[in-house]
Amino acid sequence: MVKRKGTVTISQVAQAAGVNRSSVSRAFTKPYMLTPETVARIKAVADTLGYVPNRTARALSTGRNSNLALIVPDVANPFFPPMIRAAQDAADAQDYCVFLGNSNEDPSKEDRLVGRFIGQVEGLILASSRLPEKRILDYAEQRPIVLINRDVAGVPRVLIDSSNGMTEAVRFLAERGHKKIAYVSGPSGSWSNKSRRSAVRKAAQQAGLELYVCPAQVSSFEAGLSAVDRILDAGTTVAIAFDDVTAHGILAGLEQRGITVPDGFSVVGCDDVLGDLTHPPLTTISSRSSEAGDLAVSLMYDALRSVGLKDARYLLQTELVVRQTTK
Amino acid sequence: MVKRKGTVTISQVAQAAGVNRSSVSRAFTKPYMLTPETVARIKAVADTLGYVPNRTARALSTGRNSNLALIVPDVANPFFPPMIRAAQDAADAQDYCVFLGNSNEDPSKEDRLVGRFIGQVEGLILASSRLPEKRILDYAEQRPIVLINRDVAGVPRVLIDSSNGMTEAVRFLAERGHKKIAYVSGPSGSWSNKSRRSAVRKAAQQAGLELYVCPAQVSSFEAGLSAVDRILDAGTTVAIAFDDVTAHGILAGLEQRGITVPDGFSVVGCDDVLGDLTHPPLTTISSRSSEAGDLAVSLMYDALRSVGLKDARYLLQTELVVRQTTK
DNA sequence: TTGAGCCATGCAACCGGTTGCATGTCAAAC
DNA sequence: GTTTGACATGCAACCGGTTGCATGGCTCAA
Repeated sequence: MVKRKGTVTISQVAQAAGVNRSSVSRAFTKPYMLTPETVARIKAVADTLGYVPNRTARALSTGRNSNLALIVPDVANPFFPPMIRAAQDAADAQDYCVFLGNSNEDPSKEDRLVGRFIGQVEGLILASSRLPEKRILDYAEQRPIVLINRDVAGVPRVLIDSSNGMTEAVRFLAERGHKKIAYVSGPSGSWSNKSRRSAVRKAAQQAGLELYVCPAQVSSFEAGLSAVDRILDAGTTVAIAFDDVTAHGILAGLEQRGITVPDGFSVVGCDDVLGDLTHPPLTTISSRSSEAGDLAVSLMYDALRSVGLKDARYLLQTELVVRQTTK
Repeated sequence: MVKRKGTVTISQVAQAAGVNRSSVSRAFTKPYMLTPETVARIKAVADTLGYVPNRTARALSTGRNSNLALIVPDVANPFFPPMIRAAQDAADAQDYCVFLGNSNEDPSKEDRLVGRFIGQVEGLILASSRLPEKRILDYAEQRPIVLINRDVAGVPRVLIDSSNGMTEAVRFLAERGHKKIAYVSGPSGSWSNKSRRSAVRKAAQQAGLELYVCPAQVSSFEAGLSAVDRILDAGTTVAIAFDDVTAHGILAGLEQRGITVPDGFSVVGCDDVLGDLTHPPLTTISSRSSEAGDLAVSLMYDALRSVGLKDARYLLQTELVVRQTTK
């Protein structure tokens, strides 16, 4: 047993206040059971001693630890930080602590993280999970799980539905006279990528546009960069990228080849994570990832209180944000 | 007590294997104390029952929980995600879990977070902490604390030393003929801001440049945006910003006024977090925040094993990265 | 054959809270 | 003045592990 100096326990407070440990416990968790004076006295003593209830001990006896885990594929991808922050804030409001895991897009690492977290949290939120469906369902039997941007029946999930944004983008491009467009794919295991790609495909068909799909690559920025040759060869005049980071890769690639945007080529991003921080400001599709984080946490609370259907499926709508990379 | 179905305890394994609970415990934590056959038998039984040691219970009795906390002022500030990721990876390598806290630049919220975490972690890493020095020292008595970009004697700390990068930048600008430069400040409680500002001040003096310091504002982007009028009024020809986000605010403000960069005005950022994702690519000062995260975690391990001096103070050097926003 | 010593395992206390039940006190009701 | 009951507080078990010490069986040497 590693003793830490300065750690005040419930027994010390009890002794100092001349009451039983249980009264101290109640003063903090069920004050209505005690006389207001007793509560006040105990709290005063606790305060001067600097007592803080030990969450670990509390968790052991109650089985509730007020911890949540949030696992994302890549913290450094600008799509996630706002989501993380929102989730954090929502958890904070209920006195919950959140573990953060970074799976690095690797299903086995994600699995390891879940295993490590699951024993010390009440529930897990998996963002853009790359885990096999069966695995998710297995874990969901042990602890409440909420998914973001992953669609598994029977597990509460929040989906940012880029389809209508994508559809809107394709229509917009068709109206502006583009005939041949490209879609530059994201990670192959990604639900978002599938959903975006198929929305583009369908909309392009409806609008009578020719579509070139550039297959998935490594990390987003490089994916965009290396896609440039192919989308130019394919004779397209505009590229819709899986996300904003990919779009920036494309912009960088175009710049290298001396092609100006939007005069020489148009680019549309997705997620609206870089705002108009860049020049020219990127035309993109909104995503409000922070709302997704917030909503996921509140779904988690529902699950923890066992209210709400297991099969909750929230779709967050998106829309085209026209800035200056399209013509 | 909330029971979770399917939770197997050490007692159940002990009973099924016909041994005492302590033997089961030893089979997992100190197998050398038992016969290899006993260990094998216990593990086999544990396996079929699906036993997983309860980390909470273990933590309570050993006082060690293999958890770390990392608190940052703002997850969404692009400076932090790479640091968070690196810290995460380093923790992961030692089977540690990390709690993430977002203080929102608010000292009292940061304090609350520390209080909430401190009971369930072995140590805390505070990045750009806004806590009063005394408070930090108090907490440091309860648990090992490692600071990033905050310089408190007696507490191990990792400092990204932007001074030489800043000095280099000022010299570079002087050589290019600038006479009057501006420094646009960051958060007032920030060690980084103090250190950057004083480096600029000293270097400007040495180079014989006139310096206008624009005081601290609200959030970074707006700070830059709203500083533009003043830095133009002050007659400067270049602004060095506290960080890249501020620099982007300045760029946006200049754009609004129809001033082109770098012909009409020059801008230098700091931290190099947006890389050359933007156009024109930003001249900035490197910072390698991920190294800071990694180093902080390894300092933490040192502290947990009680090796290394309490007063470790690591300086990470920086340098000017010239891109296209300066002339 | 017996005693010393080693080693595998068991026993029980402990970590720091929570909680069902027992107890004691005091006031209202009879 | 006694009974009843409500309410504040204490007692002790429990959560699920870990660990110092006790125990008992076995080996080996005298």
